[in-house]
Amino acid sequence: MPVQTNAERGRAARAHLLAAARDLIGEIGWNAVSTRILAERAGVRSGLVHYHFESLQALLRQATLEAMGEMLDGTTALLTAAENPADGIDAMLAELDRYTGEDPASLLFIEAYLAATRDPLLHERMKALMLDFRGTLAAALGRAGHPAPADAAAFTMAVFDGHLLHKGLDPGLSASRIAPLLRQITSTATKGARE
Amino acid sequence: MPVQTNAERGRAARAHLLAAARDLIGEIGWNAVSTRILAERAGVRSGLVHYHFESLQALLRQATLEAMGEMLDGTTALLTAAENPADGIDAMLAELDRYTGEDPASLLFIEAYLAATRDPLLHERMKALMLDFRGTLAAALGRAGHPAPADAAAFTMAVFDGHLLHKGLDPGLSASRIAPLLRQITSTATKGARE
DNA sequence: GCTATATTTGGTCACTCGTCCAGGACGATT
DNA sequence: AATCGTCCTGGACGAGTGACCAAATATAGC
Repeated sequence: MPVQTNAERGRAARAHLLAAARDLIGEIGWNAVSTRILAERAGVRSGLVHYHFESLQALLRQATLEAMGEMLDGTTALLTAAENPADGIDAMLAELDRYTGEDPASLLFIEAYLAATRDPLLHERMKALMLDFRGTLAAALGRAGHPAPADAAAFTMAVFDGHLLHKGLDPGLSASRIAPLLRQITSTATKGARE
Repeated sequence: MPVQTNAERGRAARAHLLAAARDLIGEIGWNAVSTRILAERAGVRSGLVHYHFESLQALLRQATLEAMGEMLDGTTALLTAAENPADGIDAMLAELDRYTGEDPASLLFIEAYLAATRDPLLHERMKALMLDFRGTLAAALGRAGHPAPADAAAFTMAVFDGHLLHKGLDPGLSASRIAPLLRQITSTATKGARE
């Protein structure tokens, strides 16, 4: 009666490596994550990296895409739970304020944008995730009667990531300062028709 | 009658190293720039790096700060040359469209934001540059009668950098798509009093 | 029990890294 | 011509790198 089956141990090691990658990319930077540092953080031996993953880059890529996917899923949930897109975006902004722009989670996403410019496969997958969410946001804005939902969606996403980028330099920035301005963009036609 | 004096050669080598750093940081990433790659690109021997600079990091830091300073100076000129801040921001957006989000110049700035989170001195200097420009922008908006110039300035800068970040993923993005939306933010009170 | 299969270990490989430095080269000064 | 200060060269140092693999270990199926 083994405490862990063979396959369970394997899955656990794999998961530990992916979790360690998520943290380390933000902490020390994409290019500074080595097989040995990664393995130490994950509590496994460095040789395991290339047993479970094709390459170090493949591991980092997968960890990044999983983190982005989960984050966008959560954000999508916030959006669809709100009565109208402007309120949904307010909820997203409140969530955004939990990131400081210097924590590993924030930096992971910025590192990912850079890594994507040098890794075609990561680029493709990230673009798909991003366009998917942008489409969801644009659809919500369109249903609410926004005159240019696609542009407003792209604009909103740029504001989010740009805000995060600047918050790393100036921690005094707060989502509450940009919320009223962004609402001007996203609720343009809300005072008009709703169905 | 030497073609180059000793000091002239020194200044040239120094300048070549700084210029090579500017390009390489964007091309291959901050952490991937090594003394040897840098020297080869600059056309000098690798030993020279530590003759002219205290460390590789110090070289990268200085190259980055010079590039950012020059860029912000040019942008400030665009802003002050315009009749009102909203027009100035339109001119800045037109300039922004010359960057693809994948060229070395764009990526240098994004790399710089990340490097600043791990290099206190770079952080301090970049923050000063950024706050200085934000102050200039806010002052212009305030003079034009904007009700919340500081917030609008921070918002505008986030839009710029966020747009650049997203353009790397989706080259289809164009500054012309966000210009009308941003104008909504920056020209709020323009229809009202002007002095 | 014994054999197949999956996972893990510990180490090797050739290579690149930042930093440092002794000594050579060269124009300027005396 | 000799000296001085600046600029540059080429290599050395220990440390760290991604990838790889034979051997060891642990579970699963017979």
